[in-house]
Amino acid sequence: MPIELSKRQSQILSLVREHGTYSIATLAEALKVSFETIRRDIKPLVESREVLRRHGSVAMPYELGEEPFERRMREHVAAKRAIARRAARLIEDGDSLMLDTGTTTSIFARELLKKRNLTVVTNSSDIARTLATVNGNKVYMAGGELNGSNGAAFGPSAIAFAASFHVRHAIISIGALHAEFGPSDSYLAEAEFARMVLSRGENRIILSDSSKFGRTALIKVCEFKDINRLISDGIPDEKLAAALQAAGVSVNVVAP
Amino acid sequence: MPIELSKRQSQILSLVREHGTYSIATLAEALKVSFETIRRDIKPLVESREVLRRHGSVAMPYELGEEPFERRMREHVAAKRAIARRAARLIEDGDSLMLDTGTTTSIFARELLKKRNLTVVTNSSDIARTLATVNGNKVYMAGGELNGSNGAAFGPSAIAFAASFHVRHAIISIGALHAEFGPSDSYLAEAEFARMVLSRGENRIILSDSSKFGRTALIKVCEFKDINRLISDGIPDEKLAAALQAAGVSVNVVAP
DNA sequence: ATTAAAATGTTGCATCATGTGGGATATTTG
DNA sequence: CAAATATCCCACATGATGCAACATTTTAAT
Repeated sequence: MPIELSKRQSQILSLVREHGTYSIATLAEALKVSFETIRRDIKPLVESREVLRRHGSVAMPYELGEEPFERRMREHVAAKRAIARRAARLIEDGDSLMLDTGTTTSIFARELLKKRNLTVVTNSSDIARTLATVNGNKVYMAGGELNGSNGAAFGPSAIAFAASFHVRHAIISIGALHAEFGPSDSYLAEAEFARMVLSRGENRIILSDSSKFGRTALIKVCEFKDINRLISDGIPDEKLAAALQAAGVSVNVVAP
Repeated sequence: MPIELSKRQSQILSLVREHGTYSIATLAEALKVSFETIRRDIKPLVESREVLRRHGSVAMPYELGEEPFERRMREHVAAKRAIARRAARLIEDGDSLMLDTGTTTSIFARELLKKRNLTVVTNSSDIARTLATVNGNKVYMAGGELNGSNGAAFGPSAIAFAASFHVRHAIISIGALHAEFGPSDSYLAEAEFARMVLSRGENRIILSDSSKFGRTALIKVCEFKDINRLISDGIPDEKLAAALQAAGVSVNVVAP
């Protein structure tokens, strides 16, 4: 009675999980079979609602929503994915991580599907859902009232939850990055949680696509000296680079 | 329980273990016997679930990113979807619900994407992720250490979290349903949480596909009188029907 | 050495996976 | 809005695999 997945079906599933969406044509090419075979393979996956069917492609169930979070997941995808891939190189099987919510960290979580036995602390239901049931990972999620725009928990209880952990890698995304004002964000609750995340990790990493450079947002998250590393798709301008260097922050620039 | 293995069978097993998967043809060639002999050799291994059978090859169980939760999402899909659709008819825009974790409730949550402005309390990261960022819903998720096989939070803090809510619909799935023993489950933590869910709702609904009928599991979840409604894809047998009727439980049977 | 039993191989047919082509349907483009 | 194009779905063809019955070889016991 249990329905077994063929090897190819598992590959399809992990490709779609990782990328959020994938075209039938590309799948057929990648797996070296005909379109029809791919269509037949995805049929049970569609019926159990693990992937959604579109004309010419399949997507994760949330990938085609018009809600802000879903929409932002599709902006600057190439840059975010490149950043996420670079960040994943810092992570080894068995590592412990703390991740705050954000579209870049969500995409990063997809990259982490290639790792095993991770310990992950997060306030994001998307990241928790992505990593909790696979690869022998252990996931600790802060609960509470989830923010309607990103599906994450904030507030004192989430911060208290995070406070009881200590991890190897603390990784946050950020709304704005300015040479003088530092990393900042538009929402107090998010900034407060991000601050807590940074305080609980040995490696403290910011993932930021270059569209955030030179901008400021309402709430200051931390000083540059509070982080070890910045991973981005664009080269910081002179002033930002100087500020980062002065604070001892390693910078990794990736090609999108 | 250990099965007597021939020399060739252990060779097969170690080859498959090492590679994760191995084709019948290659095995036959490697061990210099006919396809038929290989098939006869693997038959007991398949029956004792040590390896999985596919068309043309054998593989290690679960060795392909196949996780229990994802796997169970595909068992009895048609029945679960039909049940979920029927249950969704009881829900109106703006309703409040509490849902425990389970493959049927996860599929039910996907049906709830058609509703708006729901208030949802759950311990499942999958359900939270599905509903949190859409349609003006408000989602409250119990946090903590997430169970690796279903991505949900259990234990005293999850129960305490649920205890502070009161909702219109309390909806659980169930591992077994028996005329005398009532609804039961195999895991204490899940049963305890389910019990709490039922105590916090006006309508108390069990979603159960008919494969659970007549079976018992280790832990009793509640009495029939503790629920209002059962939604299933199969007609309960005489004894079960009588027990349900005596307890005043409405029964909805849906066509798969 | 003889012989029964077990293991292996062979054969023929059933079943399954995949590909192909044509018509229906959806999407894009002018 | 209609033509052009892409995608989907169905039916059928084909080759690979599975299965069961029977034939042959190997093994073991006497």
